[in-house]
Amino acid sequence: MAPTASTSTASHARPQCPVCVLRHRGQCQGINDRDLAGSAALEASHSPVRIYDAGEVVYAQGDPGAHIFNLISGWVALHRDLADGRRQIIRFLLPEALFGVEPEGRDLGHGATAITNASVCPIGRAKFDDLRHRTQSFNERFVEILQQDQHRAVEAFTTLGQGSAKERVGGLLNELALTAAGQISIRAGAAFKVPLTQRHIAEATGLTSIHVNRVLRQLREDRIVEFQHGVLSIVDPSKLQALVDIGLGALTKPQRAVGHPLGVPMPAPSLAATSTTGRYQA
Amino acid sequence: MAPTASTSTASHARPQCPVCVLRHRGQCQGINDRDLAGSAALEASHSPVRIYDAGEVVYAQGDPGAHIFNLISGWVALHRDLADGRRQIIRFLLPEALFGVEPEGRDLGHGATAITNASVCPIGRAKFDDLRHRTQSFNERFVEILQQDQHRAVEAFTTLGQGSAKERVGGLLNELALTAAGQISIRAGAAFKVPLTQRHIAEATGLTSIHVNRVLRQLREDRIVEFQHGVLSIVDPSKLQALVDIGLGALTKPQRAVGHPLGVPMPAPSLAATSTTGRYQA
DNA sequence: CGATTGGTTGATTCTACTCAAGCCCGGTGG
DNA sequence: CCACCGGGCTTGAGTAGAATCAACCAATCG
Repeated sequence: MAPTASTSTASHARPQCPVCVLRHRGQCQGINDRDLAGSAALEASHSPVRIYDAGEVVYAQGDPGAHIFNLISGWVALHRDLADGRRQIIRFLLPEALFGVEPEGRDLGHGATAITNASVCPIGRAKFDDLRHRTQSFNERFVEILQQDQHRAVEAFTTLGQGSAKERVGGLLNELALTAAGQISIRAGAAFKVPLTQRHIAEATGLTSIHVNRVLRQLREDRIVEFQHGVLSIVDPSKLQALVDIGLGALTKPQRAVGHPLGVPMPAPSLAATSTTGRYQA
Repeated sequence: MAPTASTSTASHARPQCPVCVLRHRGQCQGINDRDLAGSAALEASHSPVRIYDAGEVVYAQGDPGAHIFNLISGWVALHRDLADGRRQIIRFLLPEALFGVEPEGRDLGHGATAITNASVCPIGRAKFDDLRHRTQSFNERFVEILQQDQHRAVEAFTTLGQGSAKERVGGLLNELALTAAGQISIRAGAAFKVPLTQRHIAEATGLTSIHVNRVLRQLREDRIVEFQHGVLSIVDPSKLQALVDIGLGALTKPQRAVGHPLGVPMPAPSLAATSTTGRYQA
């Protein structure tokens, strides 16, 4: 069974929601925090779910970060726009993602736009923080998410800074497949609905959509990945891995903790670069 | 008085330390958390300060994240290395920076290398988390730092993805000056000791050191910034700002909360891009 | 003193961008 | 029903920005 992502239009998927715990009202349904189940405090923190059409803005860059959001269904892009029209897409969000977090008192440094029809669960920042203070496990979950975001950012940053066009596009597609599948590896031939345009990919990778087109063709001709008609198919997972994995000979690969840690920490060969100079490892 | 950064070799600077609160032993001195002052719990969490020579590795990519570090003196680079020798510098750390944070149970996705002689204050991850659980204000401080890191990452990511070579180098130098000065703006002619090589800049901006050299010359000839002989001088702050500020007409600029929020939240004009298509704003 | 590191410059190559055109498809309206 | 239109995709031709290759200089160091 090829894991086809739930991305039709406005699917009635009800993924787990790390923020909300209300079972009634037909809103958020998941309960990830035992301590909060049935909590009156949490119930009071809840706001009605918001629905967006594809292309609609969830929040704009520069808005005050009055709410934190949890994506219930659909895809959302986080992006930072420049005055002259350039846009950098920071990240594509799939259901269950938490977003709209900003440091105390600062306006949002990025915007969020629905890519498909989407529904999100908003919660006031003050209420959110209040909840965190009340419930340790909830706070820990939030901290964990922040730390994972940071980890992801380091990887993406490296790909963007050091990768060739092929590596960047390949890295993005790989990341998308992994996230959509919720797996740490992908079988050959696996296919996913990915509702992105070549332009989205361009804005996420810092390339021109025209060039993305050529790169996609190359990746197809190289029999690595295909992305056409809204469907992403992994032709050769090992080749894709090789393309992306220029990072570290063996480290940092088989781990992928989502929510709860999965793999056992490895011994790790430990690079030993003692000088800022020269090549760092062969 | 040009604020010259304390970066000679192993200066005996004693900046505030958000982690440690011990006053004795001549180690960390700052107390940023009232609730923890004199706390026996915190004292028990303290490990001896570690000293590194320039070029030494604080921790390697792939190491288990058993400790969190607080930079006491000197400069440190966080970086992610690729198997073929490429290196992306994620961030340059100045004293007071917290680093080595990784999601629960995962190995470090990046390494840390001392650029100058440096001293850091390590604290065991378990002890750190224990402290967070015990003391809310400490936990909040940590969350705030994570959020600020994330905010910074978004900006850096955008510059890397969308910026030209000049914008990237300019952006980095601007960021460095701002951080070194601890200010939100820089006076014309301000100069700072910046212990980086052109290669460091190259690895941070995703360029070749050769090209960085040319770009630095251009910036000098354009009378914007100069960086020579380890000294960074801001020739024309407004031109530098213009180079960097392609981001947003007016938003996201004058805010810069360090530790405690400084500026008042602004109303913010709020971009209104309602379509994923077309240019996003003029 | 030779060796190494960091910086500088020139010449050349190549990756990715720009400009330009054409195609396919779905929607809209005469 | 069909002409028209716009968005997304595709391809070609020319260009530019950054990388690569190759020296060379200055300072530091063992």
